[in-house]
Amino acid sequence: MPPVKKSTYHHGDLRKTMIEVSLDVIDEKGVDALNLRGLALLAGVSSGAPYHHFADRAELLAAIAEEGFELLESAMVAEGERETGDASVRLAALGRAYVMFATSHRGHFRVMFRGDTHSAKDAALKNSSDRAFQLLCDAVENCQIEGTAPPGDPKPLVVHAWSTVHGLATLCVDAGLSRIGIEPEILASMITSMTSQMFSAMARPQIPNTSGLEQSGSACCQSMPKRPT
Amino acid sequence: MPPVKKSTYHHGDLRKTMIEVSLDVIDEKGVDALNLRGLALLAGVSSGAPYHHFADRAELLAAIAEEGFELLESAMVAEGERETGDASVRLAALGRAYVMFATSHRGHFRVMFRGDTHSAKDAALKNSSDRAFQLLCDAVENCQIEGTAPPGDPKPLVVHAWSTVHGLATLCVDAGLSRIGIEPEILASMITSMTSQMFSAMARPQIPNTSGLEQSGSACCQSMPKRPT
DNA sequence: TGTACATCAGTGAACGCGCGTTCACTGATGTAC
DNA sequence: TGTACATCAGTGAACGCGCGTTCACTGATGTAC
Repeated sequence: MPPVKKSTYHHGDLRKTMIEVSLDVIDEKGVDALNLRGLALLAGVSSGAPYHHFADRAELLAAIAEEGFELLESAMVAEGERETGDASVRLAALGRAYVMFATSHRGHFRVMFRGDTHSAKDAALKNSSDRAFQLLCDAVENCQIEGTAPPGDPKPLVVHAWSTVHGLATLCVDAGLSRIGIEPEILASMITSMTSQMFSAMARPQIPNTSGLEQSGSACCQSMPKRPT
Repeated sequence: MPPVKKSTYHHGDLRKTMIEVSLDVIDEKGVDALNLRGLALLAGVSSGAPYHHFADRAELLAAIAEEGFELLESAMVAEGERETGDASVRLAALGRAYVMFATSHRGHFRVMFRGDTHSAKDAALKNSSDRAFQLLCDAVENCQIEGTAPPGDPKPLVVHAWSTVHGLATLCVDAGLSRIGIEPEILASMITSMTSQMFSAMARPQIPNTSGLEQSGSACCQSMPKRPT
C-alpha cells in the first residue's frame, strides 16, 4: 500500500467530499451560493466528476438533507436514551437534541428545512425525515400514556413541541439571536433550560381545556408516519 | 381623464406592481424562482423597466422585506391595542399577530427571514425590522414591570417569546404542519390558543430560577435597538 | 504471475440557456413662458 | 392656450457571465483465466 497520495486519479470518496464541501459553502455563504462547478473545484475534481455521484444539483441537496435527518435522528435517540426517567423528561431531551443539532449542523439544518429540498419523488429523504419526526410523536404519546401530557388528540401537542424547538433552532441558525446580544457561549445552557421549561409547560394538564381543539375529534396522529415494525 | 386604458406607455406604479407580482411568484414557487425578467413580463413591462425602480434584484428583495416588517409592525400594534388588559395579555396578542401575519403574508415572511435579504447597508430595512422587534421587547419589559414576568435580564424571555411564535410561524408558512394533518381551518383557533398558552407559561415566575442565566448579569436588553424618542 | 478485458470514476472542452444588467432611444407628462 | 423643453419611465435589442449538464475520451482498478 503506497503512502497517502494527494493527487490520485481516483478521488476516493467524492460523494462524501462533495457533501462536506457543500456544508462548508452553506455555512459561509448560504444555500443559494451552492453550485456544482464551484463545489467540484473545491473538491479538487473537474466539473463533470460529480455527475458520477449525483444526477443533478437537486440530488446533492436531497443527499445532504437525508444525511441531516439521519444525524438528527441519531442525536435524538442518543439524547433520549440518556434520560431514563419520566417520558416528559425524555421529551425535553429530544427537544434539546433538536436545537443542539441545528446549532452544530447549521448547513444540514438549512437544507433540511428549505422548501424546495423535498421533492415528492425522493422516498429515501421522506423516510429519513419521517423517522426523526416519529420520535417526537412517540415521545408525546408516551407522555400522554404516562399522564404527564393531557389526553386526547396529540396533534396540537406535537405541533406545540415541534414549533417550540424549531423556532429556537431557526433563530440560532439564522443568527437572529445575535441581534439581541445573545452570546454563543451562553446559548448552550439557555437551550437546555428553555427546552425543559417549554416542554414542561406544555405538559401541564390545563392545556387541552383552552386549546379549542377538542371538538375536532380527529384520530390520534392519524397522518403521522409510522415507523416500520 | 380617459377611461382606464390597459396599455398605456407609462405603467402607473410599477414599483408596487413588481412587489405584488413577486409575492405571487414566491407564494407559488418560492423565493428562488424570482427573477427580474420573469417578473417584468408578469407585470406587463419590458425587462429593462424595473431598473427605474430597483437598482438590482437585491433591492427588490429588500423592498419586499421592508414592506413586510412595516406590515408586521402595524399588525402587532393593532392587535396589541385591542387588548387593554394585562401586559401579559398584550404580549400574547403580539404573538398572535406575529403568527397570523406570517400565515396571511407568506411571501413577505419568507423574504423577511431569509438570511441573504439583510445587507448591512440597508438602513431602512434595518430600521423597520428593529421597530417590529422593539415592540416585542417593550411588551416583555412591561410584563416585568407589571409583575407578570420574572424580573432580571429580559433577554432570555424575549428569546423565549420570539422563538415560540417564530417556530409556529415558520412551520405554518413552510407547510411543515400539513404533514401531520393540520387542516388550515383549525389553524386559526390553534394559533390563538397556543400563543396564549405559550406566553402565559413563559410568564410564570419560576422560569428564571431554572434558566441558568442569572449569573450572566448582563445589562437589560443592552443590544436591543431602541425606538427613536 | 502475467495478460486481457470490463468497469468505474475521473478529465476537460464544449454547449446552451437563463438571467442580470446595460444602453440608446422614445413616448408621455409636467412646467415655464 | 399654445409652444418649447426637461424629465420621467417606458422599449427592446444586446452583452456576457455563470452555471448546469453532456460527452468522448482516458487512467486506475478489479477480476477471470
